Formats: sequence, C-alpha cells, structure tokens
Amino acid sequence: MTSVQLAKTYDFNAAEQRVYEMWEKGGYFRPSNDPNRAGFDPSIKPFVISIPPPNVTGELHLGHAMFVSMEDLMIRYHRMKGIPTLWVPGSDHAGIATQLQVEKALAQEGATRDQIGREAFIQRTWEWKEKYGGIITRQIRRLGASCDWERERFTLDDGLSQAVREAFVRLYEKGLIYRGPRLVNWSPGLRTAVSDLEVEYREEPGTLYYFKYCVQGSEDFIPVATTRPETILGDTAVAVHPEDERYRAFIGKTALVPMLNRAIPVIADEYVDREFGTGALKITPGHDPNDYRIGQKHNLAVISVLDENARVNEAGGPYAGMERFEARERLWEDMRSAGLVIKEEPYTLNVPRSQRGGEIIEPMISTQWFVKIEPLAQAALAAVRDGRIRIVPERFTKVYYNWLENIEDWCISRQLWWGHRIPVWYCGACGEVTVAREDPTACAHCGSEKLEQDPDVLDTWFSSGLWPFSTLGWPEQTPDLKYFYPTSIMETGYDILFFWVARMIMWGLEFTGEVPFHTVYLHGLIRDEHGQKMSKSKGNVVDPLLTMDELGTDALRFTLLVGSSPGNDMNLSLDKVAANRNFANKLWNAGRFVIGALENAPAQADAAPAWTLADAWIWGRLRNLAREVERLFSNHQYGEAGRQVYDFFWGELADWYVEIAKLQMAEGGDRAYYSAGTLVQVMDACLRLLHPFTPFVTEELWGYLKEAAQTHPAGFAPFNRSKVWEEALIVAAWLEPQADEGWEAQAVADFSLVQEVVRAIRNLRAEKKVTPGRRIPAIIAAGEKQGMLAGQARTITALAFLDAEQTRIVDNLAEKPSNTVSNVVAGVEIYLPLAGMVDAEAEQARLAKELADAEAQIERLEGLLASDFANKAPEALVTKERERLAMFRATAEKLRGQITG
RNA sequence: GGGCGGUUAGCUCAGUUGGUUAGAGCGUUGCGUUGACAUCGCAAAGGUCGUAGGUUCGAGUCCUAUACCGCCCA
Repeated sequence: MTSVQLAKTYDFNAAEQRVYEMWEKGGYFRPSNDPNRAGFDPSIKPFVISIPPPNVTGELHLGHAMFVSMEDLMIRYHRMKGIPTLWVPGSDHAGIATQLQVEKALAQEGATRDQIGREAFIQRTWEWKEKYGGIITRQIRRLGASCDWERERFTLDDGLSQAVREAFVRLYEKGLIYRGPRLVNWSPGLRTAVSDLEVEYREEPGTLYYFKYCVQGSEDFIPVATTRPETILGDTAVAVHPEDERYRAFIGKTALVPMLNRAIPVIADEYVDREFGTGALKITPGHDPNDYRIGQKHNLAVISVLDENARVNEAGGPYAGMERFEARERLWEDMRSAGLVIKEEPYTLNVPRSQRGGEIIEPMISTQWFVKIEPLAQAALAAVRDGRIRIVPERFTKVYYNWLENIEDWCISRQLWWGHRIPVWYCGACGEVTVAREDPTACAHCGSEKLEQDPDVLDTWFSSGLWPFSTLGWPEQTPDLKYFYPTSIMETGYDILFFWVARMIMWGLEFTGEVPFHTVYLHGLIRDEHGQKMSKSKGNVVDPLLTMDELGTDALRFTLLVGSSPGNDMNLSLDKVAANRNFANKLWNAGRFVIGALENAPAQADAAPAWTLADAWIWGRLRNLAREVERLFSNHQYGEAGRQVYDFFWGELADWYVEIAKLQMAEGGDRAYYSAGTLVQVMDACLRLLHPFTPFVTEELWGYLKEAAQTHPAGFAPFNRSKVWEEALIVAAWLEPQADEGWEAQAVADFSLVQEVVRAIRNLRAEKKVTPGRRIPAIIAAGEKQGMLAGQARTITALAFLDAEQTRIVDNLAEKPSNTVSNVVAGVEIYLPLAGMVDAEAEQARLAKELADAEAQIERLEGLLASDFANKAPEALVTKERERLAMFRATAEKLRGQITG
C-alpha cells in the first residue's frame, strides 16, 4: 500500500508549468482524429475553434485571459467527451499597432521610417516580431490553453499571405473590389486612411461660429453657422431649405466664399434643417460626409483644401501651409476684421477621433481601394436569418442585422508598410492595371516590364477575416480544411462583432461557400470591481500575469468563467480571485483526505454493497448534478454550470458526505470499503466536471488520486463507464448524464431531514453558546420519521456533537421534557436538556416566534390551496404544497405543546 | 434620433421554458484550531428583486409605461 503525501496547501506555482508540459509532451492538444495521421476516420464530426488571434507583439491582458479561459473550457469539455477537438492558435500582424511600435523604437534612435526606407523598415519590423512575437503565446500557455501549437499560424506567414492574395484577386475579378477617389476617414497622425469602424465619435465642448455669406451683386448676406471654419476654404455651395421663406429669394444666386471671394451657387435642398443654426448650410463636399452626398446630388465641385498632414494646401490661398487648427484661427480673425463674423457660441461637438492614435480624423478625398460590400453583406445577413449561424446571446443578432443593413463600402487600403501589400501593379507603359496571385514580371496588357506595385497594404482585418479557413490551409484544399472546416464555435468579445465576426462570415461565405462557424458566442468586457473601465491612467488595471503569480491560474480562470454570463460585462476584483484560490485549495485538501482515507480501506469486500442513506444521497445528488451541468453546457450557461459544481463539491461533498464518510470509514469492513470507493468516485467525478474550469489543480490532484486508487489492493475504480483510469484527466471521460432509477428522491428527502435536524441542533447550541467540544444529550421526537432518523443516530450525534449515550430518538413523548431548549423542524421535535442554561422566559419567547412563523406559513398555504391554484396548478405542485401545509401544521401543533408544556 | 443592456443583501454578482420561504462570494457579528482544509469550520444578522400598471391560480422571471446608469449605431 502506497501512501501519497500531499502538501497541506496546494502549491500552484510548483504544479502549473509541470502539468502543462506533461499535456503538451503527451500530445493531448492534438485532435484525436487527425487527417494527417494513420487511422483517420473522416466520418467523425470534430469540434473546432479558431483562436481570436492576438496582436503578435502584444502582451497578455484580461481580455485575452477571458477568451482563452472560455475557449479552453469548451475545448476541454468536448475533448473529454471523446470528440476530436482542434483549437487553432496564432496571432495577427496588427498593421498599425506594430508599425507604431517599431517607429517609436526608431524615433529613439533619432530615425524615421522614411529615412531608412521601406525595405529596411520591414526588415526591422520582422526582427521586432521575432523578438517580441513569442511573448503573447507563452503567456497564453500559462493560462492553460490546450491549443494545438503544431498548427500555430501568423497572418503574415506564406500560406496566409497566399490566402490574402487569392481573396483579393477573386474579389477583384468578380468586380467586388474597386479603386477610386472617395471621401475617406483620414488619420493625419498616421498618414493613412482608416475604415469607418476605426473612427470613434466623442462629444466634446466646442464652438459654433456664425458668419456672413455675401451674395454676389448685392448688399445681402446669408447667415451661416459652422463648427469648422477652416473648411470654409473648400465650400462649393450654400444650401437652404426650399421652403424657407427667409432665404427663398437667394436660391439660384451666387455667394462669395469669405476671404477667397470664390463664387459658389446657393442651392435648395430638403436635407437642410431649418431649425439648426441659421437654417442655412455651407457645403464642403471635400471634407464632410453629409456635404459629400449633397455635392454628388447637385453636381457640385469638390475641393480638397488639406494635404495628408492636414495642412492647408494651395487651394487655401493665403492660408496654404498652415496646420488645420491654426488656419481656423487665422481665417476667423481675418473674417472678423472683414466684418463677416456674426457671433460665436459654445457648442457640443461630435468629434471623430482615431481609435488608434486618438487624434481628430479628417474626412478627406483620397484615392483608395474599396470592397463593394452590399452583396457580401446580404449573404452574411441571410446566413444568420436562416439559422445557419446562431449568435449567443441572441440579442446581438439584432445588432448584427442593423450594422449589415446600413453598411458602407469598406476602405481596405492603408498607407502603411507593415502588412499584406496590395497585389496590384501599374504599368508605366500602357497605364493598365495588373492584378495577380503571383508577382508578375510583365504587364498583363502590353507585356511591358515597367511595372510598379501599389505601395499600400491591406487593412489587417482583411486578412483576419480569412482566419477560420486560411489557418487550415485555404486556398489549398488541404486535409485539414476538408475535415476541420467549417469550424464549430467562434468565441470572442462583442466589441469585435463588426470588425471581425461579421467579416469572417462575409469572407467565409464568399470564398468557401460555407459559413465559417455555426455558432458565435460573445463574452462581455472586463471592468474593475466597481464597473469602471480599466485603464493605466486610472491605475485600476488588473494584470493577469501578476494575478496568476499570486493566486494561481485556476483561481483566475474560475473567476472569469463563473463570474460572467454570456454577453454581459463583468466586474473583476482580486477578492473574488482570492476566494477561488481558496476553492482550489479546498479541492486539494478534500483530495488529500480521500487519498488518506484509502489507507484505512480494506482490500476487498465480503458482500454486495449495503449503501447507507448518506451514500445514496450523494450518489443521487451527483446524478442530478451531472444532468444539470450537461443541460447548462448545452445552453452555453457555463458560469452557472461551474457554480453548481462548486456548490455540490463544497456544500454537499465536503461539508456533509466527507464528514459522514469519516464515521463510515471508522466502522471498518465492508462499510469502510464501500465508503472509500464512494469517496474516490465522487471525488473523481468532481474533478472531471471541474477540469474544464480549473485544469491545473484538477489534473494534479487527479494524478495522485489515480495513483492512490490504483496502488491500493482493492484497485478502486474511477467514475467512468470503462472502470479503468485514463492516462490523464485532460483525456478522461466526461460524465454521462443518467436518468434517475427511482430510489434517489426518497434518499434525498430523508437526508434533507437529517440535515435539517442537525442544523437545528447546531443552531440551538450556537444560541446557547455551547462550545463544539461539549457533547450534550438530546431527545428527538420524530413521529413517523422515527425509524428513519433512528437509523441515522450515529450521523446525527456525530454531526451535531451530541452525547450518543444520552441521545434518544423516539416516536412520541408522553410528557414534554422540562428544563430544555427546544425547537421543531419539519414536524420533528428536538429537546436539548441543558441543565442550568435554560432561561424559561427567553425560551418561551423564542418558541412563540417560531410558532408565529409557522402559523404565517399555514395561513399563506391555506389561502393558496383555497384559491384557484388548487384547480389550475399542476397536480404534483398542489400535492407538494398540501404536504408542506400538513408539515407546518404538525410543526405548529408541536410548538404549541412545547410552549404550554 | 434609433437600438440594446443593467437596476436583486453593506459591496460585487448569480438566479433561461413563470411554480409560490430569492441564493453565493466578500464584508459584518458570535463561537471554534490535537489530523483533509484557518486559503478552514459552525452559526447569525442583512433584500417590499428601480418605480407604476397589466397578464396569470401564481411574476425577480412575461407585457406596457417610466426613472436613473451604461453601451452600440446614426
């Protein structure tokens, strides 16, 4: 017999790395059914997740911790069910973010990317990626991520780059990609266009400027208000509402642009809001999206007055060369001098800012590449509408529809260097465009070799949208793609529903003809303990790495998984993580107890098992738990499932069964044998159920449990169908839900009464300040439950710290014992003769209160049962309430006896 | 302007086919430490489930209105 000595406290620091290495070396992260290996069976349906690729040079934050925990949970659950499971890891190149990091490093050397040139810069960026690219994936490993590292991908890998080429060329050939000058969101700080999604609007205090638009050939003027005076330089019309009496006379006349004296028309358009400002609108198609639309409608000229650095260009006359805000001030002062200023008033602006750099985005005319999104969006809408894709939680479906129904063409070109360069070549000879999968050496039109590739790169999301299939080998029809695609669940944060999820759906449908996944599961964002967004400036950032160092990975994971519900933000506090660290330790110690208990178990049984009430109860409860967990998992209610296992383990197994098992072990013989077997199996079952949540402590402990069970001469079996211990918990069988056999309900009801009696006695003791060490006598009058409770006398006396010699469990008492503390629970009378400690008056008062409570219940239930409830509610429910009424009546009856007696 | 979410114990949150005494962790109070666990145990106090209506035998849960907080879209 081996005795395994476990430390008194779970040492997660010692276990985590070792356990992870064991898993990885054991090859458990690979799918059990692999098209690249022998014995592959294509008929088995796999479970597949592609990881939301983190920024390759990023560092772990709680958002990563959240998705890794959630996805690992799903993956481990399916793996334990025996389903071939693949979790594809990887990272993306994060064009702007990474380029900015390298530029920052260059700046410290006093250099710029323009100075060192494109080629050298890209070289530097690759070096940067090599240096920092492994950090995030190592950190993800620390979280216990059981992804298949042999299939790790990076968006700039050759294969994935090929996928980007293929996608671009196909769209181009289909006419879904075009290039042209359009009004785009320009980031002057980054000197690139960005997409609509990369602009955030914020309300900020500003000024509304009122001024005069002089009408040519008269003394009249049209008063106009603007929030951006510098754009006056690019005005090409003044618009008024056609029915506005104030301005009707001016329609068709000519106005003069202040300071420039450029002649522009006064037009009529119903778009103009007569209530806003002066009711007359200046139109700047070159620098405002709404004006751009009006300009197109009225065929207005489009004038760009800013360059790529947001400085005024030559179109701005005397203001050329000025920075946009400087120009604003100077122009306004000049207009004031010229008598054109009417007034200024404070105004709240809706300011567009760059999601990345934070500077004010300038709408500008620029020649860019766009994806014609309409047909793709329609397909993506249909896939969700007809149920091929389900979004969890369901409410995000509406958000998804709303976005796709109002979508604009997607600007995909970026004036950056780090990324997938646009596969388009311009011919210096004929001026035609060559778009190719492979770098061309000659123009496809005239054969000239004077080719120049488009300098721009693609939006990073263009490539990450291909992720679910590009990582599996697309456009090649690889064995992986054939078997693992479409993937199963896309699990990510709701904040990238548009950026990423919608685009993957569009790309998936367009390029593979299939949905890329059948379910989208969205988790919420993580905030601090008071619901504030975490930020460095607020100093409320929780670092997952430090948290894991201090409290363990399992504690962090359990907190994230159990503390959140689908789609809702969660508030995280270290107190919660600490509580779950305690949970891991509790598990450890319960495991320690079970392993220790095996030492006292006999090598074999003499007879078939004679289960005690406690045995039957814990078995019955475990069955119920397995069914509940299965139901909750299938509804994506992972948090609730974890909570239920937690409650079962701590509140039922550890608090009650373990205590009773100690007594049963002490009996020796078959009782000890079967109790030990029950402890092993129920503990094993808990570890299996908890493994997807807290993989490290469960794997570590399970290994010891298995060893102790196997080396014991009895060879205690695990809780699985095969009765054979698997080689590791990560691949151990999940609990199969079983239907009740009929005996469970009575066992649970009877044991509940035992618990109630024990609690009532503990309660009375605590009130009378009887210390746990003091064994006291008790008289229990149980009526029809006498037989059952008498059979549990040992349990009751032990758990309630009674003196067994002086405890009587009887049917009825002819005479009420005097000088006792008493109570009645569920019709069972309890008397504790506490000599010298009984205050008769206080006792009467307490019992009177108990009686009042019972009578209130009786009244309520009588009313309920006299109402339509008795006719309309389900039969079982009515019966249950009748029984409760009877129970309360019996309780009240006995309380009255105790009060008068 | 449109849409969504939240409002439950002192704090942070669970509570998903409506079932009748609303739960947990932390905190608070009292008691307790010779073997599973003080990262623990036993017990207690603490809630008219934002407000007002409605549907129903029955509402924290469904419907309508409304207040406040937050988010998304325009």
